[in-house]
Amino acid sequence: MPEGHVIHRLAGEIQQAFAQRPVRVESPQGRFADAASRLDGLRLVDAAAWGKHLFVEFEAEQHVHIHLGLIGKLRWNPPGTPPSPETLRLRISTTEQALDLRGPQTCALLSPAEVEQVTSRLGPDPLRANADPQLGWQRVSRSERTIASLLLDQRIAAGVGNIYRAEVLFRQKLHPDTPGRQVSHTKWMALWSDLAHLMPQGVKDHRIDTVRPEHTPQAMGREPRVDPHGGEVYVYRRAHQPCLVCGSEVRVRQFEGRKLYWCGKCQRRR
DNA sequence: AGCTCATGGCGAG
DNA sequence: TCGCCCTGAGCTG
Repeated sequence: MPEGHVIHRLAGEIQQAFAQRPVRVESPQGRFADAASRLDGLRLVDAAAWGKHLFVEFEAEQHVHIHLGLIGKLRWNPPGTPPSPETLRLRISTTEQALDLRGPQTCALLSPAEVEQVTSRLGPDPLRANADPQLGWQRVSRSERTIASLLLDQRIAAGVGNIYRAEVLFRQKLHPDTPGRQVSHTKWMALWSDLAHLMPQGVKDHRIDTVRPEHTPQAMGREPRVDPHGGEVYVYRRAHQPCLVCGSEVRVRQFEGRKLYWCGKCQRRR
C-alpha cells in the first residue's frame, strides 16, 4: 500500500501524537502479544522512517520495526473498542487517539543493533536529510539491469515504489528498459532531484501528484482524475489512455511481478 | 458471497 | 521467475 512518503508522513504523525508520552500497547490479534505486553505503559520516545521502514522507539532503546508490505495499513482511530480486533496486530494509544496496524509484512521488536542491520541494507532515501545519491549511482552505473528494475531496488533509492518509479521515469523521459550503465550521471542526478522534489510534496499533500501545471486538468480542459489513490499522475494506472503530453496510448506490461507503465513516444529508447 | 487486484518483498527452485 | 504472506476495496453475481 505505501511508498516512502506515506511512511515518513506517519512517522511525523506518531511523533506529534505520542512522542515522550506513555502509551498503551496492545496486540488484540495476539501475534505481537509478548512484545506488546513488554512495551505497554512505557514512554514512546520517537518515530523515524527510512524508505518504507518505520521504527517506533520506546524507553530503554526498544524499537518496533514496522514494514507494511503491499497490503499493510496503519490508521488512526478514536480510542475505545477496536474494530475487527481479529486482524489488529498492534494498537498504540493514549486516551486521545489510537494507531492501528493491520496486515503488516513485518512487526518486530528490535534492539539498536538489529535496527542497524535493517537500515544498513537500505540505500539513500530522498526523504532523509543528507541522503547521498552517489551511493545509488555506484550501483546504477555498474549495472546491466534496467533502470525500471533498479528504481525499485531499495538499496538504490529507498522509499521509491511502483508509482514514483513510473512517474519519475516519465518526467525524465527515460525509457524503463534503459540499462543502468547507459544512464548518464547527469540523468541519474536529474532522476534523484526529481524524487527529492516529488516525495516531500507527497508527504505534505498525503498523495502523489506528479503532473506539471501545464498538463493539469485545469490547463488541458479535462476532468480531474478520479482515482482511489488520489493524485494527478502521467502514466501510473493510465494504461490505454492518451498520454497527457503527446496523446499516444500509455503502455503497460508485467515486469518482475509488477505492472510497469510508460509512454512509448515520450520515453524514447536510447 | 466470491473473485481479483493492490503504493512489497521474501524464499524456493 | 514464481508462489506466498497478510488485508480490504472494488468489482461481479
